[in-house]
Amino acid sequence: MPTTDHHASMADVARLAGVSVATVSRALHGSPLVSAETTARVLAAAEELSFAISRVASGLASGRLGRIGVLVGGPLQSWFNGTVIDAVYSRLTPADVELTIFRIADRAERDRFFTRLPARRNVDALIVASFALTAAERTRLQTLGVPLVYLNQQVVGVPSVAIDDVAGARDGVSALLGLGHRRIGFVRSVGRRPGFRYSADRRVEGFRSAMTEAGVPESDQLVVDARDLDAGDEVLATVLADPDPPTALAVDSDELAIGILAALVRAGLRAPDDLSLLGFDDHAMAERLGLSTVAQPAERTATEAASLALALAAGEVPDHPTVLVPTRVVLRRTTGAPPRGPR
Amino acid sequence: MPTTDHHASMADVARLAGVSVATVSRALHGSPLVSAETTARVLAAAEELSFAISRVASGLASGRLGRIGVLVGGPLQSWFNGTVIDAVYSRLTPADVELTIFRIADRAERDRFFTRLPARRNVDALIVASFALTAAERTRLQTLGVPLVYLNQQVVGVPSVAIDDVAGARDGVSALLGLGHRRIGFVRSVGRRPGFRYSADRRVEGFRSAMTEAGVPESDQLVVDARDLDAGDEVLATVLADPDPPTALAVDSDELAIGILAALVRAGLRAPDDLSLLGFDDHAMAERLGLSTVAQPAERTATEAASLALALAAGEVPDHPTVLVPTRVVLRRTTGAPPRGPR
DNA sequence: CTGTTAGCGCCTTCAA
DNA sequence: TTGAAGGCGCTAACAG
Repeated sequence: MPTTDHHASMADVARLAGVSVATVSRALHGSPLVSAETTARVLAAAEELSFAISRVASGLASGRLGRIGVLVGGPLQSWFNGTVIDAVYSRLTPADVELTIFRIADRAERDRFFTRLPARRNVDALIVASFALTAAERTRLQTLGVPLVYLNQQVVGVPSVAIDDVAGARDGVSALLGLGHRRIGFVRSVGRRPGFRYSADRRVEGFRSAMTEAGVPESDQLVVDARDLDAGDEVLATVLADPDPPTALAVDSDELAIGILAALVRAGLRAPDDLSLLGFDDHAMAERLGLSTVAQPAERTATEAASLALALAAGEVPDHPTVLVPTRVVLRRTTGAPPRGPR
Repeated sequence: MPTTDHHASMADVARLAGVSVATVSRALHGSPLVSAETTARVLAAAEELSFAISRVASGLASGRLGRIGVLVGGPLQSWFNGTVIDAVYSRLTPADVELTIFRIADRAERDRFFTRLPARRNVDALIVASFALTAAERTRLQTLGVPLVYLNQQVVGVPSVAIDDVAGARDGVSALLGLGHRRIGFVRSVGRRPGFRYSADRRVEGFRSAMTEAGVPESDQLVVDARDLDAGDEVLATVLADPDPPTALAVDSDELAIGILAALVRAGLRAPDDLSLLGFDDHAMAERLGLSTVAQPAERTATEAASLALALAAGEVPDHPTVLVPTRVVLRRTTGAPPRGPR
């Protein structure tokens, strides 16, 4: 008869197997100290009782929670966050480590996280994914008491894995230049919320770098701000109203680029015939829609981050605490040579 | 000086506040048994030490884990799963309950979940989201020992919140009929993996119901199977090759519908001029692309499920254990009257 | 190789 | 209104 509730506990397993709970614990964790036959007996008993270990009890006793946190900015269903969470999950599960999400989608959640510190004493490591932190916040994270891994942002002295946003944007814009475009616009999604712009600024930097290198004076480097991810129509209108409209647009996210693509179709125009369009990310929809883009291997980045977190949680000292993952320009059907207008 | 590690524990707070740990515990939980001034003193001390409660310790002692699980089928970044997880998170966080994800994306994960039962003794309640379960699996879940809430699937005797897939599809197809279409095809995304088709079958049922009601004989009810979400081109090809091609397509998911839309554009055709297109879900991209669809309020469904789970976790008996959420047909720019061809 | 013995940090009676 | 004490289920020395 089980002890407290109707779940079998280790004591029950121990009784059934005719050993002590310590032995059960060892056997369940595959300790080599336990003889093969005892282990088998314990496993059979556990199976018999549908025993599942109590993670809280084991966490309390061992000091290892068996849980890693991911701190994300914005909604969980965004392409980036979803991809990251999925990839981290994939990496943690085989290691029998659970995933806890901490979301910071608005000011309130931000305050809550940094004042209450729900990650404290609650995860073995924390992956901080891709959103701007103030210096004060970074300091506070440091004092959290858990190992940190930064994802898509580099911080000196802290393990991190990131893509090179500058290089990614530069390569993308270079590809457009290579197609013959000279007048290229860069569209930046600027949320009004401070601290939520991930790498947007660095991508603009990459754009400017490529353009300058190509001999386009800074004053001719057109940067358009998009209010949010649904501002496709506005962006297109702005761009078309330009006295010298661009023949290509590099956009800092696929989600926004797709909105612009839709606006284009709606306006009776076509990509790349009327305007070349290049996104950034390689969202699942990008391939489906034939959108050219600068692909960032988010799953790979996230997987690396998870591996790092796992190592840190285990008390190991990683030999490559900071990883840089390359992006890749993928030209599909929305980019081509510039139209040969009168210009 | 803190006891074991460098995190403050309740004992430290108690010492600083000059009270017992029992009082600290009560004060932190807002017990009315503690005097206002004592509470204030404790809170101040906790703040001073950046104290955060150890959830494992409190979970072990109280028997309440403060954690609710969500079991999802397929990748976390899919529209549905992402939306559900986000909404559940939103509902749980204010209640200070954490979220643990259990993903079943393939056969291996399925086996793992049902044999190891990682949710056992590890969450206070489990939300089972939208994927087909075998009878054996359902039984096994029942014996899990935690309250269950089914999301988008109805099970007698188990609390659930779901949309009416049959009615949703029927309404959508009726809307197409209302536009004048008679020859309508239904596209069903059939993964080859058994048990992973959520509501696909029920949506076909809704389609048939609407068509039959409109007097279209069953033999004229065209149902096309899509290999996966990226099979837009194939589906379009199949449909166009039909001796009597449909003038409208009802698709059982927006993600697939978008792929078909892209295939259409690629083929030099247009919606709705050449073919009307109706999705299902109301994916974020649907609005962006102007896709007509049967909107299912996934956040609302998920929020309701989370509320139910919270109540069950607290030991309450919900008075409305089963909730049915209505869908809504949203006609945007991909649907219109059928082309008046010679036929 | 296995058992015994202390806790891990908190919650919860029971007393006061 | 507060404190003392026991125990939640497991792990980790320490014996044997």
